[in-house]
Amino acid sequence: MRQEKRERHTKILTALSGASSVRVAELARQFGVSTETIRRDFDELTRGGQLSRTYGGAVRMLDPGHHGEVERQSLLLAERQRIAKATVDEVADARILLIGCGATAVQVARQVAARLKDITVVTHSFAVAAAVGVNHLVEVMMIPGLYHPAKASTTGGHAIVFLQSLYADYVILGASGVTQDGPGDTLPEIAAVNTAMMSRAARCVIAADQSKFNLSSSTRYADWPQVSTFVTDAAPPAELRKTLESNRVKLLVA
Amino acid sequence: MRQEKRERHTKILTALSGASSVRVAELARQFGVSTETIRRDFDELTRGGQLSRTYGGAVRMLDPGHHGEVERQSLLLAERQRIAKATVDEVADARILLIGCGATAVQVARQVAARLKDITVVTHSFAVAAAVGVNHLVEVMMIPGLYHPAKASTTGGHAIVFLQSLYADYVILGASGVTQDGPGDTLPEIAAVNTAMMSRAARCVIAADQSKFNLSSSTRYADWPQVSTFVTDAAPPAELRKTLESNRVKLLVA
DNA sequence: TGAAAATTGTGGAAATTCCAACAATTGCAT
DNA sequence: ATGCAATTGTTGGAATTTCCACAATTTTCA
Repeated sequence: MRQEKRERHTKILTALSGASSVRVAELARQFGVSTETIRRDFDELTRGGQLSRTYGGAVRMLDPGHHGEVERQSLLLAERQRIAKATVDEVADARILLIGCGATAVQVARQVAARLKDITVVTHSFAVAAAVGVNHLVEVMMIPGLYHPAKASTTGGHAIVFLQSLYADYVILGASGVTQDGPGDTLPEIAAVNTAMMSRAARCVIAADQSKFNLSSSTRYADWPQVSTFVTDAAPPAELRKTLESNRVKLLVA
Repeated sequence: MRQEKRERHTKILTALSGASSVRVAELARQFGVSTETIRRDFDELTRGGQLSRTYGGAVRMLDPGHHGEVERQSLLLAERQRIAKATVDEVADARILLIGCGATAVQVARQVAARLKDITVVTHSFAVAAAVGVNHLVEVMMIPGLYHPAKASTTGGHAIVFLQSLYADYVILGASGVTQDGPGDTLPEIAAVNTAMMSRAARCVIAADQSKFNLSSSTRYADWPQVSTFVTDAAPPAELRKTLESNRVKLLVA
């Protein structure tokens, strides 16, 4: 009965898709074969790259393709990562950190998770919370509010009221547009939360790539005097740079 | 040095994101602690839903929405959908609706998005918020709190305090176990939020499939007298049914 | 500061797994 | 039918893990 082996193999794989791990003894009992047989099955499937052994059992092989997360975040990813690294350098001494929403903020969150510890991150972005959450040495506090589907973050009165009652060392915000008037967001609801965040942090770091320079179709959520640091990936236009200087905003080009 | 434990925990999780499995002895050697300590770490992380044990080691917990779980969920998907439909029928007149977390709750959320309007949904689950959020006629309110990676939902004191200040017509909760004592959840943090939710709603609907019957390895978050309706997909065992009756819990078998 | 609680280490017995060599069985081709 | 190759079972000892109770240490808090 050569067929029985194949059958066992598929049964093993099936069992493995229902549970995160299986045990030699368990399967031997279940299939009515000896543990050695199961062991040999495992060896074979391991050679075939379908599973990987553990002491006493086996687990599903992790897809070599899905290994690192699929970064389909377009060409700007490298720039955003550079910006994020520089941003986190800037706030490395924080104990309480406010982070806004947006693609850049998520990159910052990844950096925070990878490099910081003993810190509390407060955010209204689902993506940021999830990104920081992988590090269990970092406490992630979610801000309440109305769910905003387009941004997957919370907004509105509850969010703002909640923010009134806390303090942070830094706030890190992205922007959908950066002009001489200040950073802004296309969505007024988000802008309002950003403003509230800024009022609760000792220092404010704005992170935005060069594509945001002089995009004004947005609601300004802060004035430059309130901003401590502006992190970007290319030298800003002359007028903008001048404005930053005159408002004593620290400029970081990553 | 209490910090060292948390540090170990994250290191374990980190190691687990790089490899499909880790071993007790290996980590003990690597961290310079005894195997018993690692074992205890595993126990704790298991309780927290972060990993699952194997003989001699541990593997990453299949988080909801991931590969293996998807397959197992698809087996129960039809049942969950039936349960969800019946549940939403039951609460169709709600204006403010509390929804908990878990796979069943997400199905309920989908039904709510598909069929209800002019209603406010309050939840602490990211997945539920996202599911309901597709319908722009439904307001989704997110509960604040500490982010719980395993469940992708918020927990802790902030969540509970927030709940104290609101009122809802119904609360819909899933359960990881349903016994004669009442519904329960494996994670104490989640159970605490569920309890808080129940105290704020006029009526309480518990939705759980038959696989949850008489699973007691969990923290009970409510007593039957507090429950208005129990929705499931098969007739419960006799004793459980009797308990429901004597507590005047409406039983719906979808 | 002192007591209670939490964390970690230790030691030994019991259970489990691993490994390798060998025997038994089965399928299949000649 | 015979023989070969593949598959599976068995066995025994070595290695590993688990479990439990208890001690040592550290942390917390009144």
